Amino acid sequence: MQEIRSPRELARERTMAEIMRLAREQLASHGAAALSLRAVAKDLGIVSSAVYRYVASRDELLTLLVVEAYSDLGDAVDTALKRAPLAAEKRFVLLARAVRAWAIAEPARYGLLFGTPVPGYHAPAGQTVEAGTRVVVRLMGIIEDAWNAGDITASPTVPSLSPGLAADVEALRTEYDLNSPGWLIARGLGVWSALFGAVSFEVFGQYGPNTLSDASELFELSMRVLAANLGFRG
Amino acid sequence: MQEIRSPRELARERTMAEIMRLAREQLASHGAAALSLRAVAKDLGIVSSAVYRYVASRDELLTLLVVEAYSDLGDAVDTALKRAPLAAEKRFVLLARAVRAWAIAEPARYGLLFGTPVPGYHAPAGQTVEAGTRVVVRLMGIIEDAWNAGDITASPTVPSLSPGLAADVEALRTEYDLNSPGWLIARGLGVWSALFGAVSFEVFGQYGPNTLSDASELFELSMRVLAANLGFRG
DNA sequence: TGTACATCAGTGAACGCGCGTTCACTGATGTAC
DNA sequence: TGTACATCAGTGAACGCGCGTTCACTGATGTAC
Repeated sequence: MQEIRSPRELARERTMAEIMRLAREQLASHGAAALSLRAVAKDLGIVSSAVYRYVASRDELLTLLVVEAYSDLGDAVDTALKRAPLAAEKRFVLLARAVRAWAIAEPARYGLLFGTPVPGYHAPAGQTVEAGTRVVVRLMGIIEDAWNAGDITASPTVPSLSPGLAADVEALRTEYDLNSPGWLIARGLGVWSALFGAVSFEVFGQYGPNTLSDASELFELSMRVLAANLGFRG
Repeated sequence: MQEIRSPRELARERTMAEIMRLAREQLASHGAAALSLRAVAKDLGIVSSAVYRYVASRDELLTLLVVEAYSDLGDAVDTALKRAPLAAEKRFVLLARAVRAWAIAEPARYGLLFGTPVPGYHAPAGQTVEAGTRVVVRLMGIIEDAWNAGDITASPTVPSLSPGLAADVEALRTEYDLNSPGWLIARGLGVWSALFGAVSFEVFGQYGPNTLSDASELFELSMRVLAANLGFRG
């Protein structure tokens, strides 16, 4: 079943990879809103109309960048968890660190995924949802494993869910075949947004200038607090 | 000391207010990166060069929008806390709800403040920092009052701070004249970013389509969890 | 192996559009005597 | 109150620039016989 790729196909793949690389560079230097096919073509040393041999439109290129970024982030998280120890808290912290490290290394692509939506662009759900849910699926997996192993202490406070939220969470339990109780899944969603809030504040500079000399220390503390919110047993 | 404003001054103020209003509209419809002085001029029914009588450059207009947005958000929070009951947890939840409500009502302006930084634009610290810190100052005020009133239970877990973070927090204690212990201030910073993470996920659509039928219920739950992180006594 | 044809990457011109900013100007409004 | 002058909002042309997308084309590479 090994496809033999002709020289022409190989050249096409190389050019396509170059287009993506140059688009990522543009994203970093000028932002998603200013991503321009003409500029990509110029960087590639090609006439502007030629990029249409590779990409149908500017929006399609944006979608490719979104999917690629979600995939790279997902890969980074998967790699971090690959040889992870079994303790749930440790696994959660490894996941969180991987997200933060990727975001700091790739601020523009992180911003494309988790910042202000690009005006006038709507990611086609069919192509982006699967890649976009990899991190939260991993997070839920960690929670699920801990729950099934009996490593989660039910929190004494706030375990009850309002009816609408209970229904939403029930739908997630079915869709992802989860065994964890609703209150835990709901807390997982809250921890998910809190994790990305911490990363976004740091990457987008929201803490303000000169507030934190080493943001990683606050991040570590916050992640431990979030892990405690999930009731992970040491 | 009442300044008498001449008709000309009044007209100038009205025009300036119109420019801001139209700029806000453009922000909402096309995003910060696409904010254009020419388009503002056209909407105002004026020749493009005329806006330079009111605003020195596109960047200055962006700065005005940033400062105005921070101010409006700060006002919304202040209003919510004005007649607030004294219990710290309740005050925290009121603050959080005010942030969320403002963000949902003004997603474009929220994105300008808390989303991807506008490429090529750097807000001048002198003009934006004071307005930009109003919410966190309020949050710290709530924490401070609770601490001073003895309404905070020291958390049994994770109270120790790493050295760098301890120094950062000490600087904040001095600058804002805080009495609360370092671990509490650090947790306050974590709660701050978590709050905005929850709001950003909702406003930017990060929970994904069809995940939550009523995001406010998850928000309420998450805020109660965050309040518990601060050790507020019921 | 050689030839005829098909595929396809890249060209170059054009479409209609928008941008920030400068500059000399007009003409109405405001001010000082 | 009337006049001369200063202030200032708004004009219109221009600068040099960039954008996405279409279209007929050239010429090299690949394929079928």
